[in-house]
Amino acid sequence: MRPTVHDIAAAAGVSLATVDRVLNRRPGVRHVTREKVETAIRELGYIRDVAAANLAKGRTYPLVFILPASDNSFMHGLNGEIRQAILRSAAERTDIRTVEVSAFDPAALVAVLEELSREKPCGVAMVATDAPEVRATVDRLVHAGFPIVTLVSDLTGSLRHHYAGVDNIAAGRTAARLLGRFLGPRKGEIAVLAGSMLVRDHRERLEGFTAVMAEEFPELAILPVLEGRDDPEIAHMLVADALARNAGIVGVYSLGAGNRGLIRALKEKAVDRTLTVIAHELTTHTRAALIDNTIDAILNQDAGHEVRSAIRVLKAKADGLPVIDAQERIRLDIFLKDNLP
Amino acid sequence: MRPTVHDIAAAAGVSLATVDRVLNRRPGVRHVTREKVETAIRELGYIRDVAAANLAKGRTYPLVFILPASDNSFMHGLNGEIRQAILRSAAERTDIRTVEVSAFDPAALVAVLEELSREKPCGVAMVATDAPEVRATVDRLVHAGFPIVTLVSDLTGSLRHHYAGVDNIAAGRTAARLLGRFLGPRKGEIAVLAGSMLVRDHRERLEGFTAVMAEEFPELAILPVLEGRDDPEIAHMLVADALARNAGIVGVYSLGAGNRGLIRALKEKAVDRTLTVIAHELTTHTRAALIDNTIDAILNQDAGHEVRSAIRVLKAKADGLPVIDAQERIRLDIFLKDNLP
DNA sequence: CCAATTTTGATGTACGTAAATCAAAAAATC
DNA sequence: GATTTTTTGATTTACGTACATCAAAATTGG
Repeated sequence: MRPTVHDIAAAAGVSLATVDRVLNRRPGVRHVTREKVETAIRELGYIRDVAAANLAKGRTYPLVFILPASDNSFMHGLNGEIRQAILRSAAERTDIRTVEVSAFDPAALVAVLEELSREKPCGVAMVATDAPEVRATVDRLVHAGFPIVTLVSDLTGSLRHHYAGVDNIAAGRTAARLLGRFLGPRKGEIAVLAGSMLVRDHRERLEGFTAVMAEEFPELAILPVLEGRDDPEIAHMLVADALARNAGIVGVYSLGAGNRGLIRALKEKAVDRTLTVIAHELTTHTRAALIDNTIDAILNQDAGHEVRSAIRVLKAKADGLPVIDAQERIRLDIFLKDNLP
Repeated sequence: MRPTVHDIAAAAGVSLATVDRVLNRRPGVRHVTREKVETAIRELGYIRDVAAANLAKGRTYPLVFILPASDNSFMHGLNGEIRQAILRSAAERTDIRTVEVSAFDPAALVAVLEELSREKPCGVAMVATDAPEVRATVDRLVHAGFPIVTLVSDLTGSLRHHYAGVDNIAAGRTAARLLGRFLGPRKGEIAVLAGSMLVRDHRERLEGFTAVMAEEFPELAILPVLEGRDDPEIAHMLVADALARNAGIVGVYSLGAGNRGLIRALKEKAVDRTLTVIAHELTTHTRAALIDNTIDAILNQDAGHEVRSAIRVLKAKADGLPVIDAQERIRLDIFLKDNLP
């Protein structure tokens, strides 16, 4: 039978009230007494019953998700997953709210963080914009005892407790190797379509991609990056134009959103040549394109996993409990047409 | 504020005791009264506080894992993950026990299931051996109200509540496409190393592999399957022999265990030719081989995820709660040297 | 209509912890 | 040594549910 607070009290030779004071870091316990209790806790292997504690406290977990106001299908999907989580909140004692912040606007993000810190949620999950002032604010809040996790996009070098997202450098490297291997002995040029080089994820993917390309597939030349602003129309225009101008393109890596436009451009050119294409994010459009061979592989991060992981980690941090690292690692999914979910 | 049993009682105009009888399916409630209570529950959107209920019941979840007594690194890993889960059992109210059954022995498995059904655990996770008598026993136990999930290896057509494992046909198909695409225009023969064709997982992987090979890469011929019995020594012998005899081999698909032997054979022949190799299960050996380019890709199922998923599903079934399907889908991991965890 | 039976209500205790109160004891201060 | 301050104990209530008991009411059968 699991030891309870009563057992601790008996073993330490103190009262229940004192054990409670020690457990909940309440003042008014002499150092030696505190030691006695802590020894008893260790010796009996006492583990606080979190469920009972939460019941007694009437605890809920007010959580805030800070999301950029970007209108692309990945962010829509992420929003959808958060809504799913909100539906589960009764059972999970969570109380989830989302806040939209204009994208790539460090000042706005800092302002929201400041405001949140006043209303004291028990955790914040944020799609980070990588800027020094954001890092400074996050560090300050973490120091003040706020659990903060980054979602999808990390804030490197900050004190955030956890990052619920994929390793984008590894993603870029993986894309490069897949593309290089799929192309085999073929030589030629590679078009890269990104959303914006101002976004950290995209920069990192490109970084990984170019590194492996340079190291391992020197016969493939990377063309200047096309910045499609995650917009299907712009993406279509840029890709169609690049394909028309440049007959030597043998592969395409799309590391951002706006794949609808990319796919349209590819289909228009399908008769001319066979391209090998790697894209990010599994959506209705990319899925269809993978099935009809317009795209050869899709790299994906599972937004649902990211949201659930962020919630689990924030709850655990709020309770001072450990997390299972392997469980919270967000994996890079590689989808070929054969292993689609 | 979440409604409680008191609110339900008040809304339905009955006493707490009656609400309790309805909620816990105790007898002694007239049909009309039961309806009234159920209406109130629906209208107030009452959700039972599982934590409080478990506290009151002093509930624990006695779970049993039935594993084959196979001595390969995947099963060792699985065992390790179960031990990890056992360490967490205090916090999760689980009480986990493992039972070893001689591998590929339907009669032994049935006997263990029969015996378990007498001691009434609240759930069973089993690595299934695919046989009619096992299926029949499982169906009977499920009918009797036992939550049962299959682990790693499924029992198709049975009534098991859930399968915590990967889709092995999809895995085989994925391996074929990767191998085919990596080889590109090269023609030649493909060696397939399996554990045993008596194991369902292996049969399914081979089935998916040959299907895609035949459909999409007809210029690659699959050699007769080498059955290495998941034993490194035998695998080494078989692969070394095949490579020595057959100069036309351009690719290898290892769909079972015993990869240590495979890797040794590959390294011995490394000077002769460049082979493209796809193997299953990420272990120390396959990881090292992936990094030094002996293996080109590894397909993996995460044993930790499988174990945790099985536990979550069994607990949910025992409590009659829903599961989040997307969360419990075990994904096929594809590792290149760039996205290793 | 009475008796037997079923259904319902009222109430209390328990689960393990949190948190508050007030009194008592111990320690520190002057 | 008296006073103040700090520390500790004893006790109670609460969280939301489960479960048991006994009495009261309603329903059913004869």
